Amino acid sequence: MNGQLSSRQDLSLRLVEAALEQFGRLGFEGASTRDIARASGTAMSSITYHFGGKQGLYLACADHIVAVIGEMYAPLVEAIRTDPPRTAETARMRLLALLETFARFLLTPRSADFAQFITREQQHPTEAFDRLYEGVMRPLIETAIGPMAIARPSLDDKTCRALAMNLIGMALVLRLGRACVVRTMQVDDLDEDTAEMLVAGLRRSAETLLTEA
Amino acid sequence: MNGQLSSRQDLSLRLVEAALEQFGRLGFEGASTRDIARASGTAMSSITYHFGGKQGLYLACADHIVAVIGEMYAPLVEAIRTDPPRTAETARMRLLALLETFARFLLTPRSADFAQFITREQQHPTEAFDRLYEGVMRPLIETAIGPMAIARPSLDDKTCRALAMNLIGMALVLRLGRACVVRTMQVDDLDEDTAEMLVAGLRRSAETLLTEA
DNA sequence: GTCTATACTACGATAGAC
DNA sequence: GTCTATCGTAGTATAGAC
Repeated sequence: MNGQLSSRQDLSLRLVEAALEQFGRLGFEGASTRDIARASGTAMSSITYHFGGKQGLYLACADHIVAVIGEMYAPLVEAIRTDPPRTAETARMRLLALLETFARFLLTPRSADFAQFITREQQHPTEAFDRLYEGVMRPLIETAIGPMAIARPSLDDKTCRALAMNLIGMALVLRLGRACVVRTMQVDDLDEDTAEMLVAGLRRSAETLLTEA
Repeated sequence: MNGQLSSRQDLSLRLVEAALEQFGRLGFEGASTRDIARASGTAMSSITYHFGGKQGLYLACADHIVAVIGEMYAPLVEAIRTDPPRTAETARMRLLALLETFARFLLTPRSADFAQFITREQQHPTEAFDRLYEGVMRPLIETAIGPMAIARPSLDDKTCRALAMNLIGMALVLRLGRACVVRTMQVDDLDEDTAEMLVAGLRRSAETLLTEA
């Protein structure tokens, strides 16, 4: 930000990460700039200086999500773009890789703040949603639609898109319905074994749906 | 509540419905009891009188969700309990009916407040989540597990439960990823035709997953 | 660039009139 | 049972020191 290397993170980044946690958990109105500043070890007025105010910080959170998720998917998306799959089998493999990456991320604690932030925007989209959608969702989904049409050649475009939503939903529930998943799987928390079983189940279901009858 | 018939809704009910909207959109901390009272056409102190305070009103919202969803599912659950399916074909039909009811509800505007309220509780469960889970989620899921084991006899119990989460996720995304679904389907909003196509796609996917290879 | 101090608004809770 | 009035607290924004 200021071009100076620092042993600790930039204040801007610390503010954004603390903000994401608070905005995710409490919502825009519920989050307090005082608390966000305190969690970042700085004064509240730093938010005004760096982001112009609470709203600017909120939008910066959206941009942060775009950057982090974009980076996570860069290699997989790049692989599909430079070497588009030609057979149903390879298309399916690429798509399963995308979905599994998504599911594993959703099982990590880091995704909690992201998911809450994004879900709120999904119900009541603001400018932040446009940044999220154009920044990561659309690029990812449109990248996936091509291979899906190859894996399921009998489906028309709209049906393909509906199927994509099915697949995304199967992964999303791991995060958005987390407490319910934990209780339904009859465990105390999502330990390694349970997570692996859920990912394996998801993969099996997705594979079935991505294979022509 | 007071045993008196009234042409307009009880004040308690009006307060709960207004609260659900505000808690859903803004979260517990973000919602304002003043605004909730104003939206209900009453004074803020009515909340203290009827529910003891903001926290009591919040819990009353959870109970309201349990009551509404429970009523919606009563006939389907009752049918499964009194006449448990014996063949894979009938079990699948019963499950598809449950899922389609769920999906159609998630496509209605009413589900927006419910979904936001519940999703927040899923990430950071409080006493309200226990009421939601024990009140509707567990009864519904456990009712569905039986027929699922009949539709997919080769699956063990844990795999069955994981599959149930897959199916629920496919429906959930229609609400929780709504803005993304709209844009991905390349429409301006979720009109009747698009909704029908999404439900049909969901049904097809669910049917595939509930049929043994 | 980061701090402290402060102005102004809105919050939840409660007391007391009716 | 519902209202108005008020108290103490906490919110964002902003001005100005350093």
